[in-house]
Amino acid sequence: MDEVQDPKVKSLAKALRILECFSAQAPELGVTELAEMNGITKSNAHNILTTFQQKGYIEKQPNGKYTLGLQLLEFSYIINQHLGYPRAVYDLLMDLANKTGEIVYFGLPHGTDVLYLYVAHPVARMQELPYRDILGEHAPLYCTGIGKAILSAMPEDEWEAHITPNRTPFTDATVTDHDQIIEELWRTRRRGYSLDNCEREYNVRCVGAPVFSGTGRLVAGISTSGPASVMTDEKLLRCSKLVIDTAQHMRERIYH
Amino acid sequence: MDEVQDPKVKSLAKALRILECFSAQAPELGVTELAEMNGITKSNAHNILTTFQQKGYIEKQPNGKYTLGLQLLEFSYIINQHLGYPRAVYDLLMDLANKTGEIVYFGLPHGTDVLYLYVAHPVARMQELPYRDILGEHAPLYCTGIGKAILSAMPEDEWEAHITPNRTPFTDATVTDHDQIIEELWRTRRRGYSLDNCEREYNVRCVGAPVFSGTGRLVAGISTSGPASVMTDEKLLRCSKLVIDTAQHMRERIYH
DNA sequence: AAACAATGTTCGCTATTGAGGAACAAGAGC
DNA sequence: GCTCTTGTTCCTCAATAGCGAACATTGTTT
Repeated sequence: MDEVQDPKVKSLAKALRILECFSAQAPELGVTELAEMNGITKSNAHNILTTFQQKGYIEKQPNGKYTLGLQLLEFSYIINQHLGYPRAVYDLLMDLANKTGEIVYFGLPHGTDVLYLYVAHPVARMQELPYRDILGEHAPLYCTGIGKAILSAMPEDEWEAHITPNRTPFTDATVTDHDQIIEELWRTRRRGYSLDNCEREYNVRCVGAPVFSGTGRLVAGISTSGPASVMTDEKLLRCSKLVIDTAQHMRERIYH
Repeated sequence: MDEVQDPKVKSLAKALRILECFSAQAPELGVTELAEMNGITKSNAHNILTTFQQKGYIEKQPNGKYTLGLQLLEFSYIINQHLGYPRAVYDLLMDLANKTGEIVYFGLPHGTDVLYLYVAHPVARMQELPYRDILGEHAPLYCTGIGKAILSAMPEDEWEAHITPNRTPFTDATVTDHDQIIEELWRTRRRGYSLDNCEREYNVRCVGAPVFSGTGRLVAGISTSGPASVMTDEKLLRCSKLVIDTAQHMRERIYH
């Protein structure tokens, strides 16, 4: 099994554990709270927080609570720049959104999750559909359109390592049975595109395809998704062609 | 002067200094390189890197170099969610972009910089100038449309602390003289909107306005910018009204 | 193909320093 | 005004961060 080996620099690991306590659900935390969450003393927590604060990674709010600092955004900027995908793919995502008339996602594999990077909405709906910034949003690979597309393109001996071990269903259509997941991946590979039949979100169906670089390396996945009423089997098939086409185009733009 | 007081947790501060070595210009670094940059031993650097790697904040590339890890995107996601601005402002930014026909930015004050969060493009140009996520991009307050708008809305005794001390001009129109900057801020405050006459980028002029919350707290700035040939004095004046109007609308949506 | 150079990785020892505890300060609530 | 909770400071000692040197690995040169 996965041996949890202890970190080389324990104080750093501990400090990072403190940063990780902040979440979308709990974005503001106090010293005592953080100390208890991590089983350390208040003074220790306070020292760590102060250090983070000096560096801008943590900010103290007027109400005395601590929050993540804006300095952290610097990293996502650098990562985004380095990935270099925005320039390479955005117009293709836009085109795909407009051709299919549905929302289009672009995401990377990250452990057992797909990490969404970009989303494109069809121009026609720009007004009504609320814009969402999803940089950093993520979902399991095994039950999403993008995720299954990415998995299907991996060597099959890597599947195990990328399938979430403890699978709790999101909807009553979520397939959590290991063998059924594997079977679906084989089907997906043969098919050339993936399907998500309301497995992640109620009433949302989608089609996905893997994205390769010019050198043939698997780099990402894309998908088109929409409400089940609109995404009929017939439309899914039509979309699958467009999605695969787009993925193919991206291959010519992504080199390394 | 600003006493550089030493951090409470030195090992953490050192580790963060290593993270900060990664930049858009140098996104891939080796152990030796990092050790030299920080004046520490290779083994030390290696220990720190390994710890970050275990946590996903640093990744080792196939070529042996290290890069920032995707895990860091998690933070920008949480921050973005917590700020809660996307929902509050996106459609207003879109509207402004469409009414002015130019690119619209939304940014926050952060030390001596403006930290850009969102950008909106007029629909008419969607094809050529796609929506870009610029979360993390930044520029000095003193020479940008948003920046000068934000500064002008601060109490004047805070100006000094938010004006970049070492100002190197970006274009030959950049105003770096301290007194001239202050004077312009007074003018901006009287005027109610800010102007950037190709100070940050050649051939780019823009109009900006501060954004307040419902409680009257200064929270952000917005601006409209375009090529100098298009952004005539007359158009700038027309845009200024729309920009101020939008800022006013935002005030009704941002509570805290 | 062999020798070399440069870089990445491991390991044990010791001085540095991280973190516990207690005491103090500052608000919030009654 | 008093009490309870939470944030902050200080001192001390055991833990551990980080140095040095040796080892492994990669790529480069002749």
